[in-house]
Amino acid sequence: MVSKAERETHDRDTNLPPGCGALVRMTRATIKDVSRIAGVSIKTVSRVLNKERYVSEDMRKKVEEAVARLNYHPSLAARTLAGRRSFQIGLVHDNPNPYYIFNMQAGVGLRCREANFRMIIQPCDIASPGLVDDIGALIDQAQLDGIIMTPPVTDVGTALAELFRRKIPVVRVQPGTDLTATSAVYIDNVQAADDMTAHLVSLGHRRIGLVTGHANYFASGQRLTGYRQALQRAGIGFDAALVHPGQFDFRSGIAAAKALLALPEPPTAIFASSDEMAAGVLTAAHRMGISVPDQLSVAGFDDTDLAQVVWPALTTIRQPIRDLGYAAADLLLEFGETIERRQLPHELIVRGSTAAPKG
Amino acid sequence: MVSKAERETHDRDTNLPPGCGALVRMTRATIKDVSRIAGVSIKTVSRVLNKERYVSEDMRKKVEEAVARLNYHPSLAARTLAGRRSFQIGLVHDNPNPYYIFNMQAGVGLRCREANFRMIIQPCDIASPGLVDDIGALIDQAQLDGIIMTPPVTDVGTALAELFRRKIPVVRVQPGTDLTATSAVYIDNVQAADDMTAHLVSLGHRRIGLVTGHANYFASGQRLTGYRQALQRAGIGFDAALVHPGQFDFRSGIAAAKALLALPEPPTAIFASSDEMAAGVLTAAHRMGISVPDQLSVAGFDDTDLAQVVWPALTTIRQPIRDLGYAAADLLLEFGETIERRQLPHELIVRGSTAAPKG
DNA sequence: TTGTAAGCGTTATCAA
DNA sequence: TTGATAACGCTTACAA
Repeated sequence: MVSKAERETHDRDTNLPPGCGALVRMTRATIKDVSRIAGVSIKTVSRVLNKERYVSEDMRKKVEEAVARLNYHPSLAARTLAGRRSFQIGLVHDNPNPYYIFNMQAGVGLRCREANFRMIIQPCDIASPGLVDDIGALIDQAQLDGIIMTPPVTDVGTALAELFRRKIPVVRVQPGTDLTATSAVYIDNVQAADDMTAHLVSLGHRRIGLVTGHANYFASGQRLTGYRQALQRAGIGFDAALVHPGQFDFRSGIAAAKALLALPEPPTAIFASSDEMAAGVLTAAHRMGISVPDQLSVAGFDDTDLAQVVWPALTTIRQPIRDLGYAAADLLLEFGETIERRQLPHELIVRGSTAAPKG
Repeated sequence: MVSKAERETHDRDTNLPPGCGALVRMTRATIKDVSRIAGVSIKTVSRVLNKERYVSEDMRKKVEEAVARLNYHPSLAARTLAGRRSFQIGLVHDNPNPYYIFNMQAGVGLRCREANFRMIIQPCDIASPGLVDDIGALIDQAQLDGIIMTPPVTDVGTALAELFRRKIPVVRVQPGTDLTATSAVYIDNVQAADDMTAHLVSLGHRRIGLVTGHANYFASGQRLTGYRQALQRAGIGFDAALVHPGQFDFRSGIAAAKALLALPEPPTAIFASSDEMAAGVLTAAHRMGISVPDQLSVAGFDDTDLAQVVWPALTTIRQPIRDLGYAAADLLLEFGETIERRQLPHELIVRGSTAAPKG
């Protein structure tokens, strides 16, 4: 381990603004150093670094050796300033779901790594009046090469307009409005909810409760649509009493289940539009002495892989969040401003807990 | 010759009809534009932007007006290239826990926002031979002003040495080794585990099982220490059979609980070193027909706020992950290389589910 | 295929 | 308190 004595405290510039005065950098190898060591011109080094054509094997070798020897890494700041690209893309989100964000970041991050790009995370607040300015400032300051947005930011018209004005490549994940206005990646939410509802119907359920999602998310409405669609196809009449609003979170799942299970004619299955709400449904059922899955089947959207941790296991629609992130970054890096759409498959995961209705 | 920027500024100033702008290539306002509009020198604009001293009110006003009018945002790339700082710090982690990472990012991000800094997320793999190079490359390329590390990266000696070599300010969250080598933020894990164990003892439990955490994390050992410490103080002999290894995740919690509850003399309470494992303990107990909390009390560390979603509620030690992140960024921005340590309080949250042992 | 020179938009230095 | 000018490390256009 390195001793404390080896560490130097460096000068502090008293002129710096408060709050960040303590941070100062040191020098590193530059392209000039590399060119000198390799005995070639700066431009040749640049060519090798950027994998341009028309570089002889001889030169490339020399440069690569020098790069390795100096442990040289080009300055992103300089490349950004001089070139047309910043090698950075932004991920803008307003989503309180750690699992969603984590997996989205993992997917986007993976693709960025492959392309030697950097990902800038920008959490934001769609209710804030400064939203558009914040996004604009981010793009300006960092000179972003592109933007990825996740719901519900995807559907904020003013933000979208600002991005169009700046002519910056945009990829939206699961957009709800202006579907063809930008590149997009998505799963078919309607079909997914239809699949799950049809699955429950196939087990014999006729009274299927639905807990809808947060009103800010178009996915909520899409899932309701799929639910209705499957019911209709099965010849089951739509009963508005069986649809209860939720907000994607645990508490609202409890509340919704309580209400649904207290109906004169309670449902034999409840389909929650998120897994946190599904966990809430389980909790409510337990508190009411209703056993799952004997007396009640519970299904949900597996937004967050929570089903792994919740007892009893749920039957869920799995969304490939990480893959969505990867695909979004891929669209951005491969196609830029060209509008491209990519649909990813969802997955119906049937666990042992779903059962036919009793009685 | 009129520059593109000047033309663009001119167009804006002369209030061109909408539509004409589409033909003009979008260019951002520069510091030069601001200085021209404000009628001052570039350096004066720079002074205002950096809140340096020796700027008259008069000048400041003029500059601020021009900045607002042009919606000017300084180029980070240019600032980084010309100045000593990049206004960027890195957050390096190798942690598969979405909640932890999400909250850590939220805390660090909040403090960064306040200081107008940007946070670069760098996931990594502590088992990878390229770890040190990856971190080095990140610092070089982005010219980071500082680094925040979370466990278990905090305790990788080679990575630490590399950071020292580069003389870059480092703050570690909950480090396990070389505690005084860098700035650090942490909670007292030993005391936290002691608190929980003492709590269970105070309820009358004498046989308390412990599920330890992943071996990569020093916190695992610290929590074991606190457990032993509290037992010893209470005059309860340490029984190695009651300590079962886990890995912080759900599955290992199930396995550990199964083993512990199958003992000839099973524990009346199980203390899991993470909440995911505590959820696993609950699941195992249920599968074995052991009722919680009547026959078994379950406690855990609330690493991930999962207790909110798990029924029945657990008694937990709450760690302020978000606050740890905020504090880490604060240390970095305020003190830089000066070594500073900050301990945050943990919280014992007693929920209704913990009970005295039966029989 | 390689090299030269002119920026990119800021901050640092030094002079006024 | 202000301003002119030289860096900063790279890419781009153009020349050889």
